[in-house]
Amino acid sequence: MRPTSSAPLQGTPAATRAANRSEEAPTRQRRKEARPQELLDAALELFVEKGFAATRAEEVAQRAGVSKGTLYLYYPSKEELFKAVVRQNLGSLIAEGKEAVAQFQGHSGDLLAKLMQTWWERVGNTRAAGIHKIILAEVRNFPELAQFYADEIIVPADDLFCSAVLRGITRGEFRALPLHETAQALMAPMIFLALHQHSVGACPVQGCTALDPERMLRTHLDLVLRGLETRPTAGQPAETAA
Amino acid sequence: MRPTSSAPLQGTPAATRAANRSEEAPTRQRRKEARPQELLDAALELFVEKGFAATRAEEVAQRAGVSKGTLYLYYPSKEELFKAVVRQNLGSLIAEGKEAVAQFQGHSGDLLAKLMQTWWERVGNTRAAGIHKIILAEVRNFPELAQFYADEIIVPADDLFCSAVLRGITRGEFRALPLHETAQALMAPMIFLALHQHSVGACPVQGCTALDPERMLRTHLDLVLRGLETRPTAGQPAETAA
Amino acid sequence: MRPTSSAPLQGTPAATRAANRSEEAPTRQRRKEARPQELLDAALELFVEKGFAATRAEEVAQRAGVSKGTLYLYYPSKEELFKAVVRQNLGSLIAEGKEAVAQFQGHSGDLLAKLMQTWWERVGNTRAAGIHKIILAEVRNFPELAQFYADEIIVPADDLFCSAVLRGITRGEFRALPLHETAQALMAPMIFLALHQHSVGACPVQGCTALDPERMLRTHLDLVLRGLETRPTAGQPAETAA
Amino acid sequence: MRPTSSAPLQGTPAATRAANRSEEAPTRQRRKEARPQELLDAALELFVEKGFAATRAEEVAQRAGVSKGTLYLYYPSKEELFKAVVRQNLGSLIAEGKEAVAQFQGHSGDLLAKLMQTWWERVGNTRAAGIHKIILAEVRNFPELAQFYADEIIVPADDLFCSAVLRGITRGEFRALPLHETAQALMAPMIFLALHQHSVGACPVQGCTALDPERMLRTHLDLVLRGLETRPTAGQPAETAA
DNA sequence: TATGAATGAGGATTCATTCAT
DNA sequence: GATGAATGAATCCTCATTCAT
Repeated sequence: MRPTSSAPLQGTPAATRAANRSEEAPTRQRRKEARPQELLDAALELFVEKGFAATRAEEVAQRAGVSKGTLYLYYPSKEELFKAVVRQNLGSLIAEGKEAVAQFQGHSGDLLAKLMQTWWERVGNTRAAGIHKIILAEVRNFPELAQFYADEIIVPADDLFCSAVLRGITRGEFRALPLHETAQALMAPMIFLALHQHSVGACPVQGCTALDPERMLRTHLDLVLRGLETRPTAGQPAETAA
Repeated sequence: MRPTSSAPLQGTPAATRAANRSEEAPTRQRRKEARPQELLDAALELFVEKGFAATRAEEVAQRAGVSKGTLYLYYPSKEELFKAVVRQNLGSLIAEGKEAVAQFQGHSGDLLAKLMQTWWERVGNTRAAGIHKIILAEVRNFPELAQFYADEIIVPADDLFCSAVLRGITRGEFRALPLHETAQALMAPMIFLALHQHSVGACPVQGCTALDPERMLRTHLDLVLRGLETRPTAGQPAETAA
Repeated sequence: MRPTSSAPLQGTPAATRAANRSEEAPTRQRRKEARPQELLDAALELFVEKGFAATRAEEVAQRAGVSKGTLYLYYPSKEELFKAVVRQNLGSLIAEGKEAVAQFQGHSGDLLAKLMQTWWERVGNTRAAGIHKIILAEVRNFPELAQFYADEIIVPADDLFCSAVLRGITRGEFRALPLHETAQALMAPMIFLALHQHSVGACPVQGCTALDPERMLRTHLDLVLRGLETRPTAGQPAETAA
Repeated sequence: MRPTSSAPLQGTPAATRAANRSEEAPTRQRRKEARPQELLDAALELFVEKGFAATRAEEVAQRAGVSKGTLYLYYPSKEELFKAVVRQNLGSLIAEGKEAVAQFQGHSGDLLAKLMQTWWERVGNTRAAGIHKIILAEVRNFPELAQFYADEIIVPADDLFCSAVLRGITRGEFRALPLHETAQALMAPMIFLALHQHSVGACPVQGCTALDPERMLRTHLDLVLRGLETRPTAGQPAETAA
């Protein structure tokens, strides 16, 4: 089992038992064990495509190949389903990131670069990036999701990046910059790009030239990482990236 | 205060406001003229707050102080209402921007700075910024809106910024950079910030430190404008902002 | 003034006064006097085209070139407007028919033929025929109209035809047939044809061969009139047209 | 009584009816199978009574003893529901008629008489006859229904009758008459009668003597069938029924 | 467990009628 | 008289969720 698919998903005893078996389960059994994952996959796809409110529970079930009722067997409500999707796709990554920061040896610039690249590969360049779109658009209509997301994603992610920046500052590799603003500055353009690709960028509209993500990313990385540097030289000193 | 955006009214009999004016126009008449603006204001507020799909037509009417039916007297559908909101809040600004570019005398960096500051004052720092959120989140569910927005906003806005960048390059003030990507790079962080303020930033969540927009903007402007410069000096030369 | 346009139309003082004038009225005055007629014309057209319930009051007003409010100035409700339309288009004709029967000299077969031809020219072949469609379709939804129509049209029309048939029988020109059934048998095919022309016959549907009304009528007349004859000869006796 | 037309139920729990059956099929299942028929029955009743546009979907559901939502589970729109009603009540009959014509042995006059009597028993004298009223009155407002009805009813029905008439002519039993007009002449009075019974005839109006359908029909049949005959004898020959 | 039938609150839009000007 | 702005009841259809089987 991949670490990313770990998520215990409350209300899903199937997953739990799955751990105790290896191979021998009959097909039907295996299907049953795979259910939660299939549902999460279907849900991610649809949520990202249409948003949370506009996604019909039945459609999720259908795409996962089960009946409407079955969906509710695994997740007590659409909202809980969404939370599970978030946890699986973003939560696990943050955990990994924490690990990475803790064990990392080397220059903090490389650490940040690694974190950001990982994010891009595992989220930004993935359907999972669409979760940001959903949150952005719908938190205000679902206050409970707002708190959930703040607690489980925003705060931990911010912590993660701040800790990396702080590490750099502490080790004298980065200028002393405001942590939160810097973290934000690092991620904003990446997220924005991801966002774009899941909205207007995904629409078959005429007359809009598409963007080249890779190119933009390279530029951005180059820019901000350089901005972070403590430049002993420097004509116009610091303050840059805050 | 612009006269059109006045009335907060709510079921207020016409007579009430009529008294405040020296104008002798018949009350009914004045109301009629004010309606569209009142409706647009209410609609902007609600659309930004809840999104397009989640905003009920009746609620817009109510907030504008009229009945459901009246809304449909002025706008034939929720979709058209939304378009009107977009045109008023973004369309007009782009037109102004075109004018500004055409008449501008001076360094292109200042031109860009002016454009961006104007955008921030009139859109980014305004409810109107929420329109981006709506588009981002809902275009895929409303294909007609997608095309409308591409035609009336994205393309013109892109043109506008590209023309300013091109001006700088032509006049030797900017490095030769890819136009679209640069335009995007200029706006992305600003838009992202605006976006954020209308979503998670607007939620009463515990544990999230709010961002300081002004500070972020200053940094961003400083950063990108410097990145655009042709630095004849420069240890590490160009390529930076592309 | 044509006798058919006589209808006093309650609630229409304009018409009343109109009688007292000859020519001198200024344009505006004349318009005012023409209003009721213009409204009735517009109403007939639309009612016939779309039915009673599906016709919007505003559309009637528009087609008559006045505002919605004005319509209600002349007719207190859509229902009253409809009644006025019926009276003008069918009521007057029945009155004329009564007159015709009373004064007719000659064979009753010719009298019937004349009545039926007049009906066809003045109703069946006219938009007015559509009124039957409306009644047929909507009386059950508008009980008040049902009674109105029975009182002002059905009963008088039935009386009219029965009286003509009775005249024939009394004068020994027709066989002794049941009056009502005969009257019905006389009119049914004509009305059905008229009906058809205002519904499926008016639809731009592919694959339906249109009917030739004149031809059908001729046949029908020939048929039923012969059936009414007292045939002193006769192999297979009477009973035919009852 | 056909089992399908049974249930008048109204919110009746499944258990009630289940008790009456010896069948052991699970209650839910049986209900599911019965639903479409119950809905069609309710729909036919209401459509005939009030017309298509004036019938509320919810009312149909109610009369079938289910909720609004359930109706839409079986028929995706009111229009489709109507089509289903038409197909069941008229479409099937036409198919049967085709069969009858194909297999019939004997005089074509008898064939026609049989067709018409069947129509009267299964449609004309039934609620189903009201469908004609609906079509007559509302096709112009529902163009899609117009085409549907032309394709699935008018054309096939016309074909059916024309083929019977043609059979008679070919076999020398009927005079050579124009097919379409003859078919029309055959059916028109019957349909008109049926129409009448579903409109004015169904209204509790005072002063209107009701018609005796059976009597009218007998007369009509006698009339037209005789009119079709090739009478080698005949004083005034043909032309009669065209 | 799994199913899918059933529910009913919810929301966009229409239109007869009123009434201030 | 005339106008047309305003109203709000009415109706179609959707979809999250429940629950009998």
